[in-house]
Amino acid sequence: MNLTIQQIADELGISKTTVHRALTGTGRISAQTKQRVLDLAEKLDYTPNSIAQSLRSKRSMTVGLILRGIMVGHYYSEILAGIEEVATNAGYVINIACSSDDSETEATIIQNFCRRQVDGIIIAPVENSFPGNYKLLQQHNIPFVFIDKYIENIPADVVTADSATGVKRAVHYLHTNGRNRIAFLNGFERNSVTIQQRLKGYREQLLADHKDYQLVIESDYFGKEDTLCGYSAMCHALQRLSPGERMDALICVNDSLAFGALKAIREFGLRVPEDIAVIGNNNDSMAEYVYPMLTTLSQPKQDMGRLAMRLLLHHLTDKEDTQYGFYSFPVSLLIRNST
Amino acid sequence: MNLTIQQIADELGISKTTVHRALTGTGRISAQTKQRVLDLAEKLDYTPNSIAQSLRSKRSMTVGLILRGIMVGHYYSEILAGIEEVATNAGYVINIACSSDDSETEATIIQNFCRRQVDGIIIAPVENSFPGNYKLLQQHNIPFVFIDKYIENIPADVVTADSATGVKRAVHYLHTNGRNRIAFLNGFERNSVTIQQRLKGYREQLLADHKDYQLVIESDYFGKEDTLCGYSAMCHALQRLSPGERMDALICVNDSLAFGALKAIREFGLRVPEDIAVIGNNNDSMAEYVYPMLTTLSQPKQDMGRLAMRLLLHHLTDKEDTQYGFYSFPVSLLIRNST
DNA sequence: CTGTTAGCGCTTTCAT
DNA sequence: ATGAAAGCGCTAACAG
Repeated sequence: MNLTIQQIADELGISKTTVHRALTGTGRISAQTKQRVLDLAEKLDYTPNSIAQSLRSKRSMTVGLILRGIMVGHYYSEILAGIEEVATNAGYVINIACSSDDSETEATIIQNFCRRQVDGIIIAPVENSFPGNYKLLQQHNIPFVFIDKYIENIPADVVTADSATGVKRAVHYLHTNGRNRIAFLNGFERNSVTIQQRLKGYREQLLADHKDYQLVIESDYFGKEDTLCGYSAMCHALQRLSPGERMDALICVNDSLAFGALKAIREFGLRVPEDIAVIGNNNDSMAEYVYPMLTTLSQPKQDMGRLAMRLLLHHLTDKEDTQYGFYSFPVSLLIRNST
Repeated sequence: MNLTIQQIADELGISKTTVHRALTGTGRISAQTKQRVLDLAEKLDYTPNSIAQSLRSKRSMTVGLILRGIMVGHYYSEILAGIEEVATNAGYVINIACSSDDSETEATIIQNFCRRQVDGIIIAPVENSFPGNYKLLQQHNIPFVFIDKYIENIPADVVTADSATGVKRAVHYLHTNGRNRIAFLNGFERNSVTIQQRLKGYREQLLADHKDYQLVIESDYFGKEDTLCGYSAMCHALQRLSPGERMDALICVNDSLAFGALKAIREFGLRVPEDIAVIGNNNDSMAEYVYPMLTTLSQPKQDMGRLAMRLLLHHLTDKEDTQYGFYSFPVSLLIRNST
């Protein structure tokens, strides 16, 4: 059994209220009894039961984190690292759960987090997330912030990256460098806001630069691993396209897809960047170690995690504040050897 | 405010015990009142407060997970995925925390988890983990299992991989293929059991195969990123060694180091595998997408996570069982293009 | 079949 | 300066 303040009180022949005062340093108490309590607590290795504290205070000092998949391109690991850092420093613990890109699972997790009285939630929502989820959170008065992806028209902070501008920059850079046949490689995820934004950036810049080659490659591969997905889609595309129809540059919606595409291009006997220039998205920590090193669009993932947690902390402290912001981190083009 | 069974009871003019019975389906209750309760609960969106349940039942349905670093070679992401899967299915939630390879931090996390009454812990301990940590857990009657790394002579289940045998197999394979100058590349982490085992495997197989070339490269780079560490160590080694002294094969203690080494070798103007064959360790999900594709020693990381969680569940259910096992997953040599 | 009562461990009035 | 008592929301033993 675990040690309680009652037991310490009994041991010393005083009341548990006094013990509590000694331990927390609140209220008036004589220096002497205080010391006696502290000594005994130290000796017996007393640790307060935070479940009881939570029940009383109605604060669990826990935040829920809902990611779409733990291994998705390692992308979320870095966000997690940022969140973890800020949360720990503020005394919060993270409950991690994984929606596996499934809206039912996501809903279940949210209900579970409500039962568990998490103080707040950071969520990277699935594409077709139920709006009811967020109503529930509001009813329970649990603040939440969206990270990476978000659902429109829901009052909450959003931390994301300006993907559209990033992709535009990439397209324009390729055009400037004499590439006129730029294709766009999509993964199995197609409807999320960020993906839509990237596609939009691609199309708009094509228009702005007055180019007429446009090719969106969508994978028919139904696994969950982007790298495989990119590999398979690119293999098919290269086989399908005649040399005259073939792209001379490829923008991938994320780096994992790009890694797969790189492999497919190599196996097809084409060279990167000579025959096809490749640009990724997300700056995966591996992008620098593939061959050739991948040019990619980079967003400060760890900073995004940090900010999301800080915003959440703010709303945890100030529950009245119903001001929400849309924080779009700049995306920069990191030029390496694949272009 | 959150809805409680008391409020439902008041609303219906019955006692909260009856409400409780209706909700949980325990004890005798008339079908009619039961239905009335369920309907109202449904209508009002009642969700039980699991903090209160935990206080009562002394089970938090939470397990703590302590990793050394979230992004270390993506290694732990995969283990996490395995653990998450089993934990979720069993109704447990994961509290994740990160020791950042620091023993003080690790100790703090463990104390924190005790306060929070986690039901069990899965831990990948830091090299110089305090034995006191585990005494504390025993005092609190909190079962724990070691994953990947472990501390010797502590009664607990260990889930790890048979690294020594794996490395031996790699060395022997290289010898069989005519490589006689095999070097071993170590990262900044040097004292953990698994690293020691790999080094031991390397030395023993050299002996067994009667070879006298032996070279352990240790990085002088003090960052925390293995890839950079491998890159820097290998750059220095190649500069330092005369062509006559140079290795013709390299075994790296993990894949991240190998990725860095690959880059260094390429930049030095040498070819892989013609000049230097490279073998990694861990089968990082990226190993297949670097160029050339990395031959590596592979361990079933996700399965390891799953088993660890299952073992923990067992001890959670049967607190009396003080039998512990040492589960060493086989390591297989995955031959790709870097050898 | 339903209700009363007590208690998990901690905090917070309100007395003394 | 210290203590008694009530209560957070839920559960379980015991009565009726």
